[in-house]
Amino acid sequence: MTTPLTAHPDIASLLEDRGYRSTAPRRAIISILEGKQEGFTAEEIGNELPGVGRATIFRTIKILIEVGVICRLNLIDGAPRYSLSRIGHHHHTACVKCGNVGEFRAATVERLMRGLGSGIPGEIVGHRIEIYVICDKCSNGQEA
Amino acid sequence: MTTPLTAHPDIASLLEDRGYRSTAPRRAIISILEGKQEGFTAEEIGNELPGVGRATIFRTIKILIEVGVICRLNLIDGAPRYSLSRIGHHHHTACVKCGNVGEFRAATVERLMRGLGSGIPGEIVGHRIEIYVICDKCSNGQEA
DNA sequence: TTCAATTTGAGATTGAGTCTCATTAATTAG
DNA sequence: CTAATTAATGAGACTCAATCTCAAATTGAA
Repeated sequence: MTTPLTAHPDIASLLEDRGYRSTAPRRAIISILEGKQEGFTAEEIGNELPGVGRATIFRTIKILIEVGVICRLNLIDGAPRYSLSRIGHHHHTACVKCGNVGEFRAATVERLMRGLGSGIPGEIVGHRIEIYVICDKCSNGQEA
Repeated sequence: MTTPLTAHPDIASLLEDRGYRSTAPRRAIISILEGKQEGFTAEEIGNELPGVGRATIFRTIKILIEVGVICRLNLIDGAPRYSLSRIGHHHHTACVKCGNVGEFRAATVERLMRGLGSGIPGEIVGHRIEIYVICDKCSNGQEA
């Protein structure tokens, strides 16, 4: 019994269960992801894996989103960022200065969402909540 | 006393108050916007104004977001869309099939957001909520 | 008018992401 | 263990949203 680094004890076998092959590029991407404490960009992953093609980075990211291992969010200016899902259903905080991303989960949010349906036309199939903050690092250190 | 088409009786003077000049391209863009009942893309505006350069469309959109006349949101796949702000602070619904955008406001949402602060590190400076739906048109008509 | 400051359009450039397609790697069958 | 089948890869062209540059045109103020 190994200590899981994320909510997903073994991302690779998660993919295999879905019929995806376990390949060297995918394993490399996954192991980089597991070290990420904050949000990251696709480019960042690419830079750390010069041997892996851009298309493969994006293809793998897409698969990982599909299986729920990571998710995509937007900074306040719309810039995309990805983040490891450590907990099941959650939402994100993003610092408006440095772009660092965090996760949070609040039962109240979900309760609210369920209650909201009546006021909204159509069938609700999902939601996305981003909370923009000035993180402690940025408000103390006054860094870029 | 004219009938305002939006929450902003006169978008042009709103811009002038901020020191922006009233130019023909800006007036043209604004008058197109005022007719939009649903979300729109920058390209769409550009197509309706062949004489206006792309850069000007985007520059104007940026200004209008800054003064709060329109806002930018993302469809479920991340595709950008703009939408006129008819009511003050609000959030968006977006159909996952056709991409049509709607607005809603819910006091409960704001109350919740204020209460959420304690569980979140850093100073909250904003939030964005998108609710993804299958709109009535799409669930009835089964259209593309 | 006249003139400085702002805005514009054309087009090059960037950034994120997708697509194509020939080559390569992983499975499966034998 | 090898051959055949199928999926995945990398290179690079391409798309789409958006920004930048810069010379030319507009605007508003004097």
